[in-house]
Amino acid sequence: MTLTNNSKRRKELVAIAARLFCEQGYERTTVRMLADAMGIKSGSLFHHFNDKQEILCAVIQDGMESAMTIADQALEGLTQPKERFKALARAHLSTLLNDRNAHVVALYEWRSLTDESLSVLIDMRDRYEQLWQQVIDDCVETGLIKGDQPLIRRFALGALNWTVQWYDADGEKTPDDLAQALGELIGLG
Amino acid sequence: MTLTNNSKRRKELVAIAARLFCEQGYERTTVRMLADAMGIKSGSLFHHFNDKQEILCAVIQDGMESAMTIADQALEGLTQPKERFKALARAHLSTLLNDRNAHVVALYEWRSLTDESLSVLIDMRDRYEQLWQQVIDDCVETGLIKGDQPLIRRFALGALNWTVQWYDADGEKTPDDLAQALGELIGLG
DNA sequence: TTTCAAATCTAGCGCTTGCTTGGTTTTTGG
DNA sequence: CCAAAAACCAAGCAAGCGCTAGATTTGAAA
Repeated sequence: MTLTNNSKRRKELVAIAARLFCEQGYERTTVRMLADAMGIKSGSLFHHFNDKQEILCAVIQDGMESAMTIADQALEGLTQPKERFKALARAHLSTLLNDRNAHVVALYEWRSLTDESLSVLIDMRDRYEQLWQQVIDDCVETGLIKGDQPLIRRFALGALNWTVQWYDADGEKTPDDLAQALGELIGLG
Repeated sequence: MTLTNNSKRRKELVAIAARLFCEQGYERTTVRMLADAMGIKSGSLFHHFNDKQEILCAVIQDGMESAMTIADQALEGLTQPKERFKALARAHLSTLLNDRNAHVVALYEWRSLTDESLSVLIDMRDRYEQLWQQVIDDCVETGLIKGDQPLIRRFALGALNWTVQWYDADGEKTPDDLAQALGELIGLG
């Protein structure tokens, strides 16, 4: 196998792993559980991944890539700070709640990553946060919001990320409703 | 041993366990690591706790009790909704960042609890959230904030809980600064 | 049809895990 | 000072863990 294999089969396996890691946590999910859910024997898993930790890394990486792509698309063509903020919040909630498995894993399980995997993922996360920071900086500079800019970013992302703890997809509120509500709460009616 | 032993020794052990669980996660922390850090042999651990999971439960329980106590104290004597909100936010950040170990564990590791432990802790959490809900309801009813009330509570607690991910105790901002900043962000200057 | 790599299986190794048991030391209350 | 209780230790068991090695099957290209 190649080190960073991106075959279709591998993507499928990663999605299955994401579900199990999300449901039971990384450490409690054994390679045998993963293999069972994938319909193969545990030994065969190591044809696709060098070790268990690599599966975890792949899950988180897929989630982050998807978040980045959707955020970029959402901002395309928008110039007004207020609209950009609201679009970014909608995009964030959209990935967060659609690719929920991967994102829950990313939020909960990064401590099980090797330093090497971690540094790759931290780079991705930093790039994503920079996107947010620019949008928030614009809101502050045009006087739409007041306050310490990095702090606002952290509060906003905290409020949004926390939704995975309580959001019910079968409920009445859509992710877009939530994004709108957050905008209103911080004065971006 | 009694089932819910609350001896001083046990409290010490729970605090040590909180540190290890916070640093490495519950599943990655072995009973041997715990025993080493406590200065005893791994077998002796089971004189104080029936099983490993009970240690986790005790860690979270201690954290929640402390949060509840501090919140009650903070609200005592305050009647103005705005002041009550800000006091509650200060209290929340104060426990969150002082008893950080226990609270990080509570946020990250509840999936490793048995159903029995979980139901006890969920009751405590619900009571705590009710405290927040009342304060927020007052703010909305007196026109200080606008929006869906449970949603505001969730956004606020999300923003606050997320601080454990990035807050640096050696930095320039105090927990009180953060509480103040959150208040300003949602229009409670 | 032959070839060859990718994908899978079979079988199990070496190690760690949570936890138990039975005995010893330390602490404490009368 | 002494007995009972609490705390601890030494030794190890049974189960499960991540992972490996070598053989076998599958599937597409030549």
